[in-house]
Amino acid sequence: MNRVRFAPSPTGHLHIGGARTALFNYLFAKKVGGTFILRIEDTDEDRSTAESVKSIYESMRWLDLAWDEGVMADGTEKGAYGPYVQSVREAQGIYRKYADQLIAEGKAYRCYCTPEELDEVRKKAALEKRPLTYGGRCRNLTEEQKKEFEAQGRKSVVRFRMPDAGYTGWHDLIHKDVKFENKLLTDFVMLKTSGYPTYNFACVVDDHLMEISHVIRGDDHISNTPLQICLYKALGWTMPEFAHLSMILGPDGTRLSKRHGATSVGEYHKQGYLSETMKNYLALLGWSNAESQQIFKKGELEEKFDLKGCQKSPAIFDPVKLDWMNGEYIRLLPKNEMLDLVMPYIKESGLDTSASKVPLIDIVALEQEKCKLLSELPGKIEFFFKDPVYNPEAVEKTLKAPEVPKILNGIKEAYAALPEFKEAPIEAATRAFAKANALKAGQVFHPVRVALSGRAEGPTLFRMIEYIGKEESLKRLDKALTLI
RNA sequence: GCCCCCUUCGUCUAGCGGUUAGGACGCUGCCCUUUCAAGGCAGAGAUCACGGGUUCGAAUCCCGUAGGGGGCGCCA
Repeated sequence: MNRVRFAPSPTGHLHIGGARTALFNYLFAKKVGGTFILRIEDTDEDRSTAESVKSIYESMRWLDLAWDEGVMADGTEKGAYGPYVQSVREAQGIYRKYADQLIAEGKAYRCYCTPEELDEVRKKAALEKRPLTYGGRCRNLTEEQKKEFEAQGRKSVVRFRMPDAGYTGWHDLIHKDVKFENKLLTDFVMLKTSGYPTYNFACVVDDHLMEISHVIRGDDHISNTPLQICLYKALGWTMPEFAHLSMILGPDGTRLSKRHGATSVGEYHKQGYLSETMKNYLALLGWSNAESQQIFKKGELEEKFDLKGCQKSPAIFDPVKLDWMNGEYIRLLPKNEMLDLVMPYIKESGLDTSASKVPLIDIVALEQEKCKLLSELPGKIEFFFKDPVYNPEAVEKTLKAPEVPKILNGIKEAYAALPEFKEAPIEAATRAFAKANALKAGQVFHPVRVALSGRAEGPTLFRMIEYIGKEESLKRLDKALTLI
């Protein structure tokens, strides 16, 4: 049975990198018919917050990355391997039990070093230009020594006793064979003085207990993997397969961070990206199929995803390509879905569309194909609902020509005389006017557009005029004449 | 400093010993067009990081070097 997990630590919003990891785990599970598990790794007592958990759930839901096991949005747990929150598991003594077992077997030991003392060890190691391996100062304490430390009021952590010689390696599903020399690895902390487990320990215990078959995570965890493998061996457990995903970097080639703009999934949502875009784009960051396919229809990624297509080298996040892709997805949207999705942005813009006689869905559809972001739409259609803001450049360029007053007056008369103010008759009347006055079509169209909308670019002209309406159009033509 | 990982157009990538090194974003030009987009077509853009091997033949295999990234916490 294939079981994978996404195990975020709730110390902030879901980031792009985390979302990509979650997505790849999800896609892998879908592809092989496995189980996708969400586990909350809140063993950082200082930084974990309930709001972060909530925010992560929200982002996962927005991205439609449904998990089969774990804590559900309503707070209940689903699955037979729970609890799925590490702080809850800690309270049940799960980690302590295995730590005690390893201590009893001599594979782990209590260490009484203070943070200050460890600092000295690190400084010394740096000074002597040798790797920091902690050195196992407390590895072989006698009972008397332990009692003395305890009498001094020292607190202890539990450290894992690393093998002194040999190598620890594995066959990574993405990186192939990776190995580390044991003597260079440190006796890492398993339990903190607080009794809480550290990441490396909790992760192994839970992955084993939850019967995780494939650990798919960022390659910033490669150096943790040998430590974890040693733990699997010490506990006599079979280890899962490992697949380490390459990192996502910012446009300048450094690790993606706030300096590069939006980094959390929630921010992209707010800016007007579709969740389908995010999934598709993120999937292509470090993964591809043999056809270099760019756009994937709903459900297609789930079918085509394969760890074999994963890239070893880091990928730079390209906001320009993201925008292109979002435009592609927006154009694919049915009119009604577009309206639903863009509604929150219209509301937020403060645009009052209630007085319009034309259904909003039709006006939105007029500019849908031109949006790269949902948030751009309100600005594109606002002149339908309120007085146009005349763009000075457009006014200068197209309304200042000598023949314009004559044109706008003539068009006004022509429109006033129209019995039916619809796209086709408006176009006919406009073209007839141009012809009658020996003007090129464009010579008339452009000033009319600017006069009615205030700008040089916009929707298809005669439909636009129809939607503005007869009365309002005549009013705006008058207004425009005063600007010349 | 030590350890590990990585290296094909500006960017995301295909490639798995013999290709005119393919696609996508972006860029340039043309077409379409009332505008802006979209779309169509064409084009520029990669001596496959560099240096050695192996081989009849290397982007593809091996070894070095350089550059980039990650890790070296009682953070995950």
